[in-house]
Amino acid sequence: MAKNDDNLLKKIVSHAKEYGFVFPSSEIYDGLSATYDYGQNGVELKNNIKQYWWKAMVQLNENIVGLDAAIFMHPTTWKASGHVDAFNDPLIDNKDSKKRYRADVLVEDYLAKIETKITKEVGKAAKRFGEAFNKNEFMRTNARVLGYKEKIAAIEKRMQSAIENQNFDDFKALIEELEIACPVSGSKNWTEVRQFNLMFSTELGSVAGDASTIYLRPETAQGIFVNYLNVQKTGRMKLPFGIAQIGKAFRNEIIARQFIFRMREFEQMEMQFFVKPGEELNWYKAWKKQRMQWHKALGLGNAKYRFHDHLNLAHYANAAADIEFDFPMGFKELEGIHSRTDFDLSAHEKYSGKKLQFFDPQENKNYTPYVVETSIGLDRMFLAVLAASYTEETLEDGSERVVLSLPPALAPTKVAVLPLTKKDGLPDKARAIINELKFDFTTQYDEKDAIGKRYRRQDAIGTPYCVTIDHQTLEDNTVTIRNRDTMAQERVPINKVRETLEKNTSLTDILRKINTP
RNA sequence: GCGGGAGUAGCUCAGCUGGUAGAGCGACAGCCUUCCAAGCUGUAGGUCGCGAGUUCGAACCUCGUCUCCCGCUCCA
Repeated sequence: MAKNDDNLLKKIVSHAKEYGFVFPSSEIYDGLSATYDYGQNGVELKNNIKQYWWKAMVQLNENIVGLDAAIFMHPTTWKASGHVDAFNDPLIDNKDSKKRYRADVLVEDYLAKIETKITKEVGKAAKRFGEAFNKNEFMRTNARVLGYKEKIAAIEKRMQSAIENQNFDDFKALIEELEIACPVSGSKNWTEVRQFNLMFSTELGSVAGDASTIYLRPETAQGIFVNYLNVQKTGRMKLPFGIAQIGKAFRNEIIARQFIFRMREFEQMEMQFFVKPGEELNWYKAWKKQRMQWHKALGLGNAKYRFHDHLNLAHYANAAADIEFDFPMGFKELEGIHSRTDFDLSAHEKYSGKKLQFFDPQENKNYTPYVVETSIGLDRMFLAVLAASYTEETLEDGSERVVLSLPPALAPTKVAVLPLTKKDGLPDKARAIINELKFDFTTQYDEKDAIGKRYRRQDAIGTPYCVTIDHQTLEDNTVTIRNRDTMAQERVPINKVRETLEKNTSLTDILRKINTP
């Protein structure tokens, strides 16, 4: 099964390239690692996905507004967000098992073991002393416990200083002195500790020397947080309210792979929802539900989605879950929903010295709002839609066709208008129809090759409808509409084409599904 | 980054023990007119990922490099 799925991903990659959805970036120069460009059909599909998200967020919710923040941000932003520290992971490899670890995690695991020893000492003592046992007293006075505590403190201090001073030789020395072994191989044969900065940096200011280092944003969220007050004040927003943003983010991943699933330059669709402290977990649950509905409303198959609740929470979160999608390479994260508490706003208050609070007229007091975040990878969503839609069909006559069963509302081209032949004025009639439809729908005209071949071409790029002009059209102004998925044809008056397209290729019906409170 | 595999036409691939490239599909132009890729004629497209070395001669051998795929890892 895994092997077939590998092939499936390969087929999707080939199809995406062959039909102008996704190209390797700068391909004529051999490409650039894990960077891809969206082609003529890809950009349409991507824009449609964006529109579906944007409408679901901003248009349907009167308390959610949009934002488009700059990619460059003040460097202090990333100190406040924790990215400067958290995105500088010191890594170390075990030469025998070939496993890679975060060096600080290895040490922290070691410290956890010592903590376990303390717990055991406490347990033993509790048994010994019975009811008279005073835990705090014991922790303060017991020699062994104090010894463990001192050791932990010393190790932590040394690790901190190694990280802060970028002294990786000492970091490695620490690991060796503690005789930390690889959990897999049991070996203590380590490489050097190396630093991987996951943020791209560049220089602001054209004169070298005068320039200051700035980063390409590693997430779009901070652009929302730093604008929280601007939006709240100028939009007269009251809690709870949300700010939505679609934009690029950049991470210098150690390894970026699996087509457009993990790229170094990627696009996020994020909505930060500001709520009253204490209500965040209710909103977290509500948004989990809401976001899942948004996905399922597309009709790619409910079984392709599942939740993954985080047990180990990031430093900024008090609840977190992923919506995972059944990609060709298995269930993987598509969207994250996080209850971020007031971590971000408080950090920005601290670093900027500005109050980022909300005056609650009911309670007659100020407080820093809590935040519930929904964050989806646009490129991942694109891959999910593409993968779920890619279908190889064997027809009744034994021939095969490849069809992209895209949700019609997301299809790059909504309708192809095809004259049955190139003669007898059929092309002119087809052009006339296109000239009417093109103001509202993406259209294509094709007169080359047999009609069946043209249908297949449209199938391959997911065009939901083909309108065919034949000789009868000239007589009674009727055309046939051919359905991509059923291949069935229906003869209708020309003026009915628009109605069919409006009804079946717009986002409206999908949006209605998710807007039922 | 480490280990394994692979780069030949838009796609899928063939190309023997080294003798300067082929197929199928696709694309384009025309003919035919027939509603589900299958007719006919013609055309375009590759310095075989890139660079160096060995050789009289390299798609093929050697080295380097880039990119992709799988695993480790990380995450949107």
